[in-house]
Amino acid sequence: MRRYVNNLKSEKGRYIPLTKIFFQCDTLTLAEKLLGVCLVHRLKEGRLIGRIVETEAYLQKDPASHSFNGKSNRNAPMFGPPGRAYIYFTYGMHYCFNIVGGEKGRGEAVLIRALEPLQGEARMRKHRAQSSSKKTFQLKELCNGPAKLVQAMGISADRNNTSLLSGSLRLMSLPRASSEAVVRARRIGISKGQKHPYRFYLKDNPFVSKK
DNA sequence: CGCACGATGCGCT
DNA sequence: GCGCATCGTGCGA
Repeated sequence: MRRYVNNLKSEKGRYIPLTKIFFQCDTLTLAEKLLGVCLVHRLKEGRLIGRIVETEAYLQKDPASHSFNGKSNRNAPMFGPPGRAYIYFTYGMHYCFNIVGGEKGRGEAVLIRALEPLQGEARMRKHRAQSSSKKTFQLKELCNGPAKLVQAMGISADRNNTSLLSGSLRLMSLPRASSEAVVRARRIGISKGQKHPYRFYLKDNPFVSKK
């Protein structure tokens, strides 16, 4: 089982599972480091792979963060160890996927805002059609938003608070092309903490949700 | 292309 | 009640 995943290759090189070491940094650094990392979901029908191209950090003392008012039932995963998923329900119909960062107890996470589909495009389309009023999708529309990528990747709410370092939904690194510059900008869709430049994306990547 | 708005359920004051 | 780390549609430029 483990060998099967570790031997996963792409035209860009061999995938390497992330370990705890990767998360021993501050959450802003983590948000930037996650660019180019791949999210791999192994399903019985096949494997879905998306490369992270856009992230946002949510920190301590950050009024835009769910953790701003302390620990609660909903945000508890943010206060757990880094490398786990924090998945929350919003706007009465959408789920968003985060990766917990920082030291345990800080209450920080990185929102994954967009993926570049690398593998399993047909099934991603199927998943999106099942979860949306829309039924046909351009490649660019599959994962260019936080709730869209959750649909496309088939991530369900019961993954909340589970590790992304092992198991069927996990993070795998891939060498990033050095030509890809990182852009740092303001976060999207928030009313508080708007001035902080806590959003990161790969410059000129067509799968980013917004310029 | 941009902007406005409705859908829809839950956490929190 | 209010607001929400969103999405899709519809309209106008």
